[in-house]
Amino acid sequence: MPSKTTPMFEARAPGQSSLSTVLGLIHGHRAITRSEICSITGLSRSTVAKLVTALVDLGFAFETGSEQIDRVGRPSMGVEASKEVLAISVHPEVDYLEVKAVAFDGSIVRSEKLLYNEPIDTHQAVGDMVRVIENLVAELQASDTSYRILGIGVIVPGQINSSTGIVRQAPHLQWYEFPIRDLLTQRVPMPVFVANDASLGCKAEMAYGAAKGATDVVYMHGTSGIGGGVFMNGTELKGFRGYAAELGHMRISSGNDIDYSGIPGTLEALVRRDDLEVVLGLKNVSDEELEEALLNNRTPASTALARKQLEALGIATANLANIFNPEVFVLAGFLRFLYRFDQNYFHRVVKKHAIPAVLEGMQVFVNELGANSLAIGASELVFQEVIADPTKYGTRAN
Amino acid sequence: MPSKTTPMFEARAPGQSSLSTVLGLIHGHRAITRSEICSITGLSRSTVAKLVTALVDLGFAFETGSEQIDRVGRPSMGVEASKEVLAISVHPEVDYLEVKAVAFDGSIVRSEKLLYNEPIDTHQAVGDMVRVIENLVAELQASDTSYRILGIGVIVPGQINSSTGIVRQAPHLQWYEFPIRDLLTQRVPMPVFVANDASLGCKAEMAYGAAKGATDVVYMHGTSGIGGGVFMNGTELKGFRGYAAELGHMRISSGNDIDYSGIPGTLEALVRRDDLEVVLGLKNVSDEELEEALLNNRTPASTALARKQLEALGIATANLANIFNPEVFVLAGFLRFLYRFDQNYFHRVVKKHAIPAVLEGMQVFVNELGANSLAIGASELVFQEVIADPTKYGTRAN
DNA sequence: TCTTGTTTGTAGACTTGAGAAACAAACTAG
DNA sequence: CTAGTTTGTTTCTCAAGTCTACAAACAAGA
Repeated sequence: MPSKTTPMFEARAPGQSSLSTVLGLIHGHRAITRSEICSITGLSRSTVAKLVTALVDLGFAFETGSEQIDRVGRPSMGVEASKEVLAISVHPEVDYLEVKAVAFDGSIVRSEKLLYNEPIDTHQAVGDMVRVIENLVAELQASDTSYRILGIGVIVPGQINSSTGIVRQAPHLQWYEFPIRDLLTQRVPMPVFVANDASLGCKAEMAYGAAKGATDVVYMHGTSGIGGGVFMNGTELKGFRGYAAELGHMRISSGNDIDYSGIPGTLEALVRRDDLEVVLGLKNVSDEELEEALLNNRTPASTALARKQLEALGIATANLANIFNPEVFVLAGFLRFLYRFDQNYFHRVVKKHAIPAVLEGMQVFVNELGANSLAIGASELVFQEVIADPTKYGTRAN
Repeated sequence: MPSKTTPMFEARAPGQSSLSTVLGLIHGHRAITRSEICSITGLSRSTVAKLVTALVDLGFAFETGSEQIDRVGRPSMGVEASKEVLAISVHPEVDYLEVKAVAFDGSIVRSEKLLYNEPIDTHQAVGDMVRVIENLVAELQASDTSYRILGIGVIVPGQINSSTGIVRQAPHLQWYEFPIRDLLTQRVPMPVFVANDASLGCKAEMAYGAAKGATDVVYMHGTSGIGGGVFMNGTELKGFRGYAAELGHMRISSGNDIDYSGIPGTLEALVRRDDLEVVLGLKNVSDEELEEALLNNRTPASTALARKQLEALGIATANLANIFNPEVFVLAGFLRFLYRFDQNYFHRVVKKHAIPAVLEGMQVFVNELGANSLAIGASELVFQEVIADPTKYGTRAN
């Protein structure tokens, strides 16, 4: 047996510290009581007291008077996530750039949007991002509240290597091999994280939306293409290099239509938002308008197309159910109203193509969170890092 | 690309005690030195010393003299996994029942096989298992070595709910809703674990075989049907109810051929061992014979069929690559020689249907472990449990 | 052979995270 | 106003692991 040493181990303390656990709970619940922390974590009252005061000292939480009523016994003290600890979300799209400031308790503190008439190149994109971020930061620092901004989360509609922070390809933006993280880090004095839009949408729905409380979730997001996010056992499916969950490129038919990546017979080639617009006589309309038209102006042609797309979506869903056996399946973007067009038909298709056992207890939902979903997901990139090492990001280095 | 460190088995789950971590390392490496444990875990020499002596006291390991040569400095002491701590693997198949005793160091200590001429029902199956196990145990206890048998791992070619230990369906054995774990537990005084054969094969290949050191692995096993096992980030993909990784039922074509579960156009319906036997004029031959015939007696008909199957397999592989972005892809069972029939063709198909990024660095291997692969995987079910709580299963309750 | 430098094992003091017990505080229900 | 319940607080203790100093075992060179 070759007993070759494999050095360079991520040198972190063995095990998750309780400080992180408790901070994660406070962040997840936004507001929680000490006794709830005790019962959830199994820690003793004494330790919880120590940890909570430590987190308050670090500026991540504050204690509130007891709010509980109508219960026997001394009321437990409330702990709430700080509203002054912030993350900034940056969301570049084809026709706009949106930047938001998200607080540690999940609330949106500030929001700015820059509209574009024509596509912009990567160079201009970075410039705009920096400018808008700096504006926002200046605005926040000028306010009465003493905000602390801990990092930036960038939402990219495309393929990301999350460890290097390079956008491999974002076809709609025409970005290829674009090292967005490093370019931003050079010009903004904060840690920057980059992730795929669908992955962030999934994260947000799991934290505060349709998949709340679920640990095994498959999320599909339909915009121009179809993106996916998968969480299994509470952790994100990232794969070896971080490109996992490319669900839109799953081949489900022998057809020859190709998708954005030139692959034939895929889900993305069969379920297309553009086709829905065309059959309804629309062009470049918002999701709201498209939903309205699809659901309320049913024609034989639109019904036939929607059915065809629902069948493909159903087969894909069944495949993913067989593969992942998820607890919750979330449909977002235009898949949301494609599903609503004929839920029963969709479920019949799924049932036909999936093993009965994997459908037991599986629930299909549409996304619940609206416009702020991605921003919250992006803030989560930053906050999860903070939660993993609270002392590093706290006010008192101690 | 320099490979990252290989924590072998789940090196550090939250709340994982260092005792478990070190025991996992010893088990995974079979033999290791104290200083290697230090550098891998990041623990100090003093702690490692304490932990190792504790594990020796518990009977899981023994220390050997230093074997290292040609290196400056005091040689480090070796630690080896015990050869007396055993798990029993039980493998029922259509035409046989195989029971083996696997030691904590991965070696096979005993092996018994019962042949069947005709299929047996569940009742008889349990009876036979108990009988063979009891025989084996008696034999072991009669030997000079003082073996300690810690548990039983059952390998089932079908769908398992691993938490309840119920076989949902094993079509080839004709088992349906069969509570095998509870029935065995009632009659054998040891903890019993049940798992799917492909899952165990994957586990074994990751521990000692083709996927050694990899953390993100997709494994496909072709017997009568096609089973799958997936490990992501070092942990098994189980899904909500434990039915994940049913890879054979993935629909990849619009065809109408149905598979064992009645689902049309699936991988399992397109890639069939039976069809290969037929085209080669064989019937009920072993894998070795089929491999020999397929690779060496190539006819136009067999080539056409193999190509057709390879194309389906390639599409499925590409889908799974898009979904999981694995580091290693392992093909086992008859897929092993189907792949070898024309590797280049297979890779061309994969390349055509996968996103380029997910293929970067992805390696396709055939299984390396032979006959003992599943037994080792089954022993792992028991040993992982032991590793999770060493004091519970040690000789000295302390 | 002896010395030097390197790496590892060992023993004891120290640090830190967390639990246990005892008591005080704040509530409900009579 | 009392009894019972639940939570906060304080102090003591334990256990896991680190740190330091020193001894032991090796290679390489003088």
